[in-house]
Amino acid sequence: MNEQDFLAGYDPRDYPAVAVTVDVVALTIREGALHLLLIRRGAPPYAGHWALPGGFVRPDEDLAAGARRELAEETGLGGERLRRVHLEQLGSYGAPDRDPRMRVVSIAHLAFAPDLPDPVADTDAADAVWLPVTALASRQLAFDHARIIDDALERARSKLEYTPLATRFLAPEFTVTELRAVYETVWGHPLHAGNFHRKVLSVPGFVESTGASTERGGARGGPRAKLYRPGTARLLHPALLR
Amino acid sequence: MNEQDFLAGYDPRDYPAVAVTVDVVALTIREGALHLLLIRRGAPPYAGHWALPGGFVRPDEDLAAGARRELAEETGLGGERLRRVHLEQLGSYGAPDRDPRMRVVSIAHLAFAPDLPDPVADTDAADAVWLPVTALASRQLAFDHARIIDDALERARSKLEYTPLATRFLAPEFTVTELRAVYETVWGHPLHAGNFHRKVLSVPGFVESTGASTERGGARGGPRAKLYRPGTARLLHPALLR
DNA sequence: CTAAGTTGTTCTCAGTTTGAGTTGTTCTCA
DNA sequence: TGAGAACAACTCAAACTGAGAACAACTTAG
Repeated sequence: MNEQDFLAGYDPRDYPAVAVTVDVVALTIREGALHLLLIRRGAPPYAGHWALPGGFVRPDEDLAAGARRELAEETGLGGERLRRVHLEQLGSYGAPDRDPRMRVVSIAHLAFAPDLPDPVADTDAADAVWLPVTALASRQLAFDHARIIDDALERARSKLEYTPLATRFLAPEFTVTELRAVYETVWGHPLHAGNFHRKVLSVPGFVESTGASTERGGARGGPRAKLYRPGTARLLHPALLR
Repeated sequence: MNEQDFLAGYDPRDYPAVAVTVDVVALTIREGALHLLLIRRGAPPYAGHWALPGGFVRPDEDLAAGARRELAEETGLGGERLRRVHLEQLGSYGAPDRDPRMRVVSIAHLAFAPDLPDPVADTDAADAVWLPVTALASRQLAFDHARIIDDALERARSKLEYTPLATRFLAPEFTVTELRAVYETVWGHPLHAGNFHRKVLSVPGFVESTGASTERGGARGGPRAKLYRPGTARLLHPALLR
């Protein structure tokens, strides 16, 4: 049999039906706390439970494109602001019984976004909110989404160590103190301000100076801070220490 | 449209079929060189090309279980020796056109194994070999497997930095020199023997002494080396530097 | 059996990085 | 105007790293 014949005589439906979805753990920082985007399910199973935004991969859509589309649908984001959101694949979750209806393999993604507007509840979702991760314990999560979120948070914490992705939680220009606040929020403990400052400026390509400073000092005083933008490095050498 | 409503009262066969496969990048060290397991495809598409071992996920099989099954089928491995192989998920590859037959999403896995016997060519595979990674450039690889292998090798290199997984390439008891050889092989450059020794013994939980030594000195002389087994740490703090 | 060469392990030492704290200055708020 | 806060720079000891040397325990060649 040659390649042509093989393709012609091939029936995809002979293979076991598996649904493929993409889910997104979207993280942002609001009011000094780490938040993630959750949807409240309107229909069974798990009606009334909270779940990650996600849905079926469309037939001609790349996995990452599907995840970005889901994120756009729930946040109402588009254009340049959507493009600035960092999106990476987290991992696949495919336990045979993770969805009671059928075999569903979900490709989970992780997104880092600057502070975004409140989400848009679309027709399908009863509700959509940015929820502080500290409030997760009290929520009933659908499917294996609690596990996915755990993995996502650990991935986020570790990515801050060796990549410059912390800048993705901030506006295009930011101060070293704002950057430190991201680390403190995600890692959950304070860092030594002076040492952090020294380290950030010494790691090649982490940040570059804009030459400008903030318009005003901090809310409770202090001098104007210098402004930086993300540098060109994609990995931090040497890495920051948690 | 989101997952919830779509799945409620839904017949899987109505939806465009997506096939889910697992592929395995299995690495081992033979004769001082990093090798990976490849299959020569017997049937179209890509008949005659080399490919990663892999196949469809079975209906009631977890993703990791599927990957381990594929590995077992191609290596003929089983029982305790199979269980000792480190297997982790690498990532999912789902570009719409990556397989000419239909939409296929492949969950790629990465395996670290000690030196294993030659693979078993089963009915599906025309051939199965451990190929030195340095010989990859001259092979025609099927699908997007070249890309998957690139990602796997970079993941392997980076995992050696911050996890004790290098020990998974070795027998249950090993010398520091054997461990250093793993690093040198995977990273592709020599390391300072004295500094490596100091570092390995100082990182908590990396290795623990068995109290025993090798029966003989090295092939070309030298004292007997002390034997170690893997420690209990799952992450190396502080990490090794490449 | 001996000599020459190899290897595992420990040690030394200078240079770098880290953790912790201090200092000086600029700014906001009361 | 004074008190308090925060940015940024500096200091210093401790820890870690890279490079090399030392030395004993072993091998094989002759």
